[in-house]
Amino acid sequence: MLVVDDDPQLRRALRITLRAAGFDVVTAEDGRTALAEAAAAAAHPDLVVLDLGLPDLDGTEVLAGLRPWFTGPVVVLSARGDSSDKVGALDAGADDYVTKPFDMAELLARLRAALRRGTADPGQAQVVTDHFTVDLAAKQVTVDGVPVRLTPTEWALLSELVRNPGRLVGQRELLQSVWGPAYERETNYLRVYLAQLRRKLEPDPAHPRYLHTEPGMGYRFLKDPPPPVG
Amino acid sequence: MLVVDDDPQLRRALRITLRAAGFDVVTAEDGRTALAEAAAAAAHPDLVVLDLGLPDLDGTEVLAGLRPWFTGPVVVLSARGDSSDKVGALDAGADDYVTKPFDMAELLARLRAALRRGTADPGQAQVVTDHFTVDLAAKQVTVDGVPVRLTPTEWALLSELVRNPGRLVGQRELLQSVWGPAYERETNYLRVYLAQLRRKLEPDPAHPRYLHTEPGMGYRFLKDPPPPVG
DNA sequence: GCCGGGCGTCAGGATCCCGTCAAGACCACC
DNA sequence: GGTGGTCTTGACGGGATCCTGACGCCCGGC
Repeated sequence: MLVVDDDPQLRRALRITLRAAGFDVVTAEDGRTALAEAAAAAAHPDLVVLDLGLPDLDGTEVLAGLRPWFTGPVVVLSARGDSSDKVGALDAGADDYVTKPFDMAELLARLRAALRRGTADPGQAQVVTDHFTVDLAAKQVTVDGVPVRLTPTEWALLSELVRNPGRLVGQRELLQSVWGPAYERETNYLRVYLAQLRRKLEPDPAHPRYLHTEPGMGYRFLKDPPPPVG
Repeated sequence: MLVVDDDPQLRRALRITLRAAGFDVVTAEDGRTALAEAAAAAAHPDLVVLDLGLPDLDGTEVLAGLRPWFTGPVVVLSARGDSSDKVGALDAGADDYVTKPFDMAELLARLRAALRRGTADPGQAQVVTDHFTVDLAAKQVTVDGVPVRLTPTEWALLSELVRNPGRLVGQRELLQSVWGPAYERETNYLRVYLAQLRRKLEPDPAHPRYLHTEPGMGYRFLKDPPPPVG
């Protein structure tokens, strides 16, 4: 179980209470580390408790970053009790919405209920473009409906990019998460594997539409690229 | 969708709003008719909205009467906001708990969230392919109608794969659920038993159609594989 | 015009991984 | 004590995958 909240005191209280209730708890204090923690293969939480008021990212952004691939329940905490906030979070993929201050016994009951119901339907965990589809839960890529085989390295690289649609992912960031911290300088690995991914996914690998290079910086995945220039 | 409430005015308001939102609505005004309506084969609601304050039965009794067989989500309405009431209802099998008075937009969002998670489809206990059938409840496998004997280990492995059709199941995941966490590195177990399963199930074990290997990652069961080449 | 950095491409060889087979260990039952 | 079935373990060959270095291209700076 991953608990995301910026208030150290509440984080501590939640950690203690949830551990006492028999849950395995990992915490994060901002949106970036939350997404990193959730994606860490070792942790792979079964449930996420997410505070909406985070210092770096809006809570709904974290939710959006989580939902493409995370199929477990997400319970949102928030100090804001407006109906529109609740509707927004629930429709963005949250499974429950609890306003602060909350009763701990109630939160525990809601977590039990969320876990009991099990995982979200797997169909949602897809990133779809006009030309190919990446199913992050099933680890499957289809181009024009035809399944395409990716090697482990290709998959690790692609999923890292696809989980951040539109965002520039630095080369160091990519190298670190795919090959490990010791390979931060091997930028040629990226060149080789990006080329392979483009060969397998892009309609015209020589003129990539979805997997863009930002020279000197990194790479960027675009879900809805502008149409090719003629 | 079945709406249970004794207040005619609220019942009417809910019926109108929910119908406008595209739901199929049936109503009941007390616990007995609610249980009867829910059980009526024709209706068989996908979701139940249940008021706890009913004239004849306690709401929790209705919940208890529903839960043994009803697998869809139950959203509880109640005028009582005590934490203990909420905990009791949630632990009795409710999926969400909304206190009156409530905001209609919020209720709708919560209903959508409850429905989105899918009706926890208890997984059709039968997985059928063109060539063999796996009965998860009866622990029985038939190939072309002929029963096939599987060893306990083979069965554990197969059921783990078959429960996730189309999804890539990691080797660590498989090893952990079949042999236990201490065996996460014994990938040769998988090789041996996958070979045995293929010998017993695949029409051509040398060219598997249903039990696919994803090198370096895991295995994938395909329910509807493309026809064999040549 | 020259130069260097960054990128895409290609191909070859080392390495890892998988399928296969078979022999031994273990267990339950007879 | 014997027997059959099941599970482990090791070894081997073939193939896929990964790493690596070399080359040419583009572009901006000098």
